[in-house]
Amino acid sequence: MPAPRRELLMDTAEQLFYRDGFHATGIDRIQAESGVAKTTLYKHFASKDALILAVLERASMRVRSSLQQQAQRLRGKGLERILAPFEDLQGVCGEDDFNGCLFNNAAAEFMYSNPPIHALAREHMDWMRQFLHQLLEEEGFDPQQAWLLLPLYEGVLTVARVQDSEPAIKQSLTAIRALLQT
Amino acid sequence: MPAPRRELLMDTAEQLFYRDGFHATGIDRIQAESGVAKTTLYKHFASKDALILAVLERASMRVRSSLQQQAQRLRGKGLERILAPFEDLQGVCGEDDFNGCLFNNAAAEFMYSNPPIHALAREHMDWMRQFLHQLLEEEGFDPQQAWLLLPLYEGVLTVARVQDSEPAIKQSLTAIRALLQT
DNA sequence: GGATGGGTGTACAGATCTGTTTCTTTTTAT
DNA sequence: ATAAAAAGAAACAGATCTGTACACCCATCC
Repeated sequence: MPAPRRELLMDTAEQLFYRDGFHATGIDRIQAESGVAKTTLYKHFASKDALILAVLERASMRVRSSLQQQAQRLRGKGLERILAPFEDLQGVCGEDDFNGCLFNNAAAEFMYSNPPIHALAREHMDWMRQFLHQLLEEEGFDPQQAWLLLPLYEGVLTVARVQDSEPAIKQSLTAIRALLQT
Repeated sequence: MPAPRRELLMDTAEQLFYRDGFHATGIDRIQAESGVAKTTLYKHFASKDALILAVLERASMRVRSSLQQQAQRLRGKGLERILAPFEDLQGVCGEDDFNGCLFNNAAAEFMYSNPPIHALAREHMDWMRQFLHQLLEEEGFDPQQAWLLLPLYEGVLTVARVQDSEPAIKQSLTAIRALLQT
């Protein structure tokens, strides 16, 4: 099996886009870091924008299937099933090169300058909210609470960039417990 | 009173940095939009980094004094005093060129590439958390809830970039009410 | 045993970005 | 009124960025 150039490019690009940002990461850097020739990059992706879109789309699908798998495992477990994504935040925030939520970072950088990219970020968040909505519904909680859980989830990722994530996660977990069990 | 060039530059820069991002906003654009000559810009600010720092510092002070003034007005009003900053989010999220939280955007773009800017964003968040901590304490609530309120506040700003802010704010307000009144 | 397709390497075009230089003009203070 | 300070205009240096052109390598397949 030959080295899958396309995947390697997307891996490198995703890491750099996430860590350093989209505008700050040049094509040359992705080329140098991945070791793939620039010609090859432009044979696989029509432009930097196309690469960004491909990276975000793949990342979104990865997150979705991971969350869905976990939700599958915890089906019927009530509160535990709702809390699971928040418990995972501990690990996410502790990762090397952690830099918040990739989709929020993309939304911020391309809010008004690149509608397709911004739309992709919005779609990811939409999916997240609907996912939480369904989870809450299936476990017998008020599904409208998805409108609280989503900001809280994103807020923890956001605050953990500049502060200790541990107390934020801890307070969020106990708050969710208190709110849903009434 | 002559047009204060320095303030005009910072006004223009802040608007562009906020709307389009820091890396995406060039000096030339700030120059053109403000009408101030580039020579003058570099007479007031040693570099783009220095301009960014000045803009963030000024914005942080503006936010702080605004929140403190409001807190002063609502002294002793209990829950209402805690909720006030969250109620203001309605207006903030509806503004033209709204793009989340300026300090989080800065933290994301400069997380690993520019420690001074990242530190300034961290200091702003630190202040916010301590401010909420003090508010909670003064009104007789558990001050540790600041570790919940801060992510929630930032999360609403973050989610409102790609979704309707109204239900997020509404759910947050009722959640805070429910959590603190126990 | 060539043709084909994917990959490499390098140089380059053209745009843009930060920051500087030089010179002129306007404003302000004494 | 005149000196000094502030601002303006425009060109430019040097770096970097996206994207392309061109020549070459090398495996696989027919």
